[in-house]
Amino acid sequence: MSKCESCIVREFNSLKSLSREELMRVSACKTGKIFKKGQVIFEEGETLNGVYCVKSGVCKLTKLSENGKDQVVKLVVKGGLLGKRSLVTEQKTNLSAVALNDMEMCFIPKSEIMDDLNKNPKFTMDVLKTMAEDLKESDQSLVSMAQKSVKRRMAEILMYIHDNFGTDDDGYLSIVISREDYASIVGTATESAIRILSQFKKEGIISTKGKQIKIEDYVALKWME
Amino acid sequence: MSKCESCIVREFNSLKSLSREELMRVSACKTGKIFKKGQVIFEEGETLNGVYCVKSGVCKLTKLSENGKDQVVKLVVKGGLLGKRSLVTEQKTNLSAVALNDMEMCFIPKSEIMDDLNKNPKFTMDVLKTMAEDLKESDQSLVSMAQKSVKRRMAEILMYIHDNFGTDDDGYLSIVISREDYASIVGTATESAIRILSQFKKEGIISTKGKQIKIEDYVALKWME
DNA sequence: ACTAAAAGATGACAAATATCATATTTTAAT
DNA sequence: ATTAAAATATGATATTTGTCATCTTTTAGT
Repeated sequence: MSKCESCIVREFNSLKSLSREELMRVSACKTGKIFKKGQVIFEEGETLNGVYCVKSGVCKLTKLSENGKDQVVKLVVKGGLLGKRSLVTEQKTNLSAVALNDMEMCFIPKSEIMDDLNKNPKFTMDVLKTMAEDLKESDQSLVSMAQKSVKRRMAEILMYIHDNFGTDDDGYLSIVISREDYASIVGTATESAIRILSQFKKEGIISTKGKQIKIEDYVALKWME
Repeated sequence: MSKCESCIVREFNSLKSLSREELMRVSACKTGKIFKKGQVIFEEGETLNGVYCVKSGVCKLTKLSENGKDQVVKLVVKGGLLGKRSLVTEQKTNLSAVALNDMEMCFIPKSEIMDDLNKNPKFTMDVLKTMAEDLKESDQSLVSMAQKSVKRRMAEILMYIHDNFGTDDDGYLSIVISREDYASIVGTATESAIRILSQFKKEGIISTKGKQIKIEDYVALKWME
């Protein structure tokens, strides 16, 4: 297993603010974990005793609603840190994490990283900034949910995935998820999600190959009422 | 104007983590501000050059949606700190703040408090914890918006206000806001908000006196489908 | 106290979305 | 390669919510 000091993923998250010495200490105690597609990384209400650093793959953070449906709150890819909030507040996690495809992760025990959080102000500030950014995003999503149509939200998530996670060589969105997941992200019934994607396809705004989606007309998504 | 060191409000927010010396320094440079009901404290996109500490009154934090409607993201009362996120990220504010009734606030310039944020780990950790809590709440709201009916959300906001901000001696919710604001909180049309509150009234779940609302049957709200 | 303006209330109708049923296609396991 | 299970697709219909119009009540300013 590679060392944190030389791990490129770290550049994408708060761990970049740790000193060389701190990183070596973290590296020494971290453990590598592999999760298969569909596997649960942790579940709402669990006590986490560390954080996960995503090396490859994608996972969804979800929260169970009282109606029994899961709502996707955030998608996390390479560089993401899972369990930050629980680490900071020392509460049980309020979200579940499920792998959307095969994932490689590093697990860093709480005991080790907690010290850094308390003693390295640069690290703390960086975690704080990330959290502030998460909050901004969450508020933004809240407004979308409250004020925009399902169609508009679907257009936005397609653009979001396109802009943040990119496409493969053929132009297909590099994150491939089920219609059910799309429904769970935009907060609608699976049938409605399917219907809207079908409609986009008919209108030539997207095209599909199996579960893969390619955006054919980004501008149409952008200007969709 | 009273001094921060002896201000009771501070106990409710992160300022409690400042040392006596730091507090005195903050106290020396803070300015008192009064806002009248309806007055804008700051607007989305503004550069804030400090944070506001709420001494009395209530304000709403809102975000403008593309459809032209404001969405209330959070209600802030005594002890709340406005502008935390902007302080941390050094970005323009992503929310607007509007007084819902007459408010007394203290304004603390960024220059002064920024130092503490960088140098007092206890303070930084406290701000971080508050932010983590805000994030949890925001995610929670997101799920409500996405998965629950307008009626259910209305029931929840009534309970939320009851539980978090309390009632006056006659049992009326101590926060008094317009139906339009209720609509903007639950993310619906004003008419729908009015209709639902009327329905609650008919069913004896709430009673009203002018704009004041009293919860008559908390359990009914709790179990509302 | 009077009056204009704002807020609240309600009906009628339109639009968006959910639900249920069922058919088809794709995926994954043997 | 075959087949069962899962995912996708689509129609019919019900439910929820939004919009527009109009009326009544409350609030705030002179």
